[in-house]
Amino acid sequence: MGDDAFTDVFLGLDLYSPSKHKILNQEDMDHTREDVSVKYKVLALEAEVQRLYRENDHLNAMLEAMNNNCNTLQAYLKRKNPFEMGTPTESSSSQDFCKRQASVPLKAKCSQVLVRTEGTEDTLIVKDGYQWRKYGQKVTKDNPSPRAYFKCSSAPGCPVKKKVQRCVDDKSILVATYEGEHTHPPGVFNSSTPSPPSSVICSPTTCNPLQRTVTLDLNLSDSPMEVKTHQQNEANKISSPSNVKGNSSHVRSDLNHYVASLTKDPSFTAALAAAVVRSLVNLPR
DNA sequence: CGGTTTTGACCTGCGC
DNA sequence: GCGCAGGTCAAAACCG
Repeated sequence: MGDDAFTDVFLGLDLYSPSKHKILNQEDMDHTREDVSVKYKVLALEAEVQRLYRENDHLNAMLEAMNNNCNTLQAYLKRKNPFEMGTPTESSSSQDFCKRQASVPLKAKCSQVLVRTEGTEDTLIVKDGYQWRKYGQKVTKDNPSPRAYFKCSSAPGCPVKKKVQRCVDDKSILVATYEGEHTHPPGVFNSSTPSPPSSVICSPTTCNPLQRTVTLDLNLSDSPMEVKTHQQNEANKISSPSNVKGNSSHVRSDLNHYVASLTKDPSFTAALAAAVVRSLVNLPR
């Protein structure tokens, strides 16, 4: 953002109002400077949002190109060596990738969910709507952060397991790997907890990391793991790579619709205000 | 008191 | 067969 934007803000603040013939006193001037500062920062954030939209479009285009290249390569390899590629519906490269990543049987469905947490937190708990019982923790070779092992305890006999470990590159990101499928809807179904929790992030999916990985940034709330509004679901729909296959205009249309719904929602406005305040507090002076 | 977490021991698969 | 690493078990501790 350039000086023009700042000038616009400055001019819009009515420092001296001839119609009222009132010259602002020192206290008024102090308040006005604060207003200018806040509005300037708001404009900066808006410009940043626009920049991120453009960057998102660019990344979507890159992702689509990569997806096309991947499909082309798969088709080429299949033509070249049809017996080793297997059928399109099984033993796919995505499953191989998943097997390499998590060393799980091909039969078990698996998915990876990335959850951003506050940097200060060292917990390995990912609230996803199910109840989990931790049965082990291990430090792995390639990551100094311990990996925690959980079994689903929401319903008896549910075979789903998950592993949670901090991302080696960004410790504020938790990588949760789910294995298997729940035999029950989200929530806890025993007598002691009659109502299921509302914090469903997403359901486990199959294991193509390109198409199914969902990254969640839950930092906009004071309780970062509990933000589960419809806006986030909409955000997931838009940011999920599985939804970027459509053309760019369609994505932009979705974005505009999403932005419009966000700006009308008072709870989102409050969360955004909280995030802005936090970012301002962290700004160097 | 029952469920959950912690943590060291044990099991299993894989590469050499 | 051996060593290593990941995954699981189970007893003790903890907690509401």
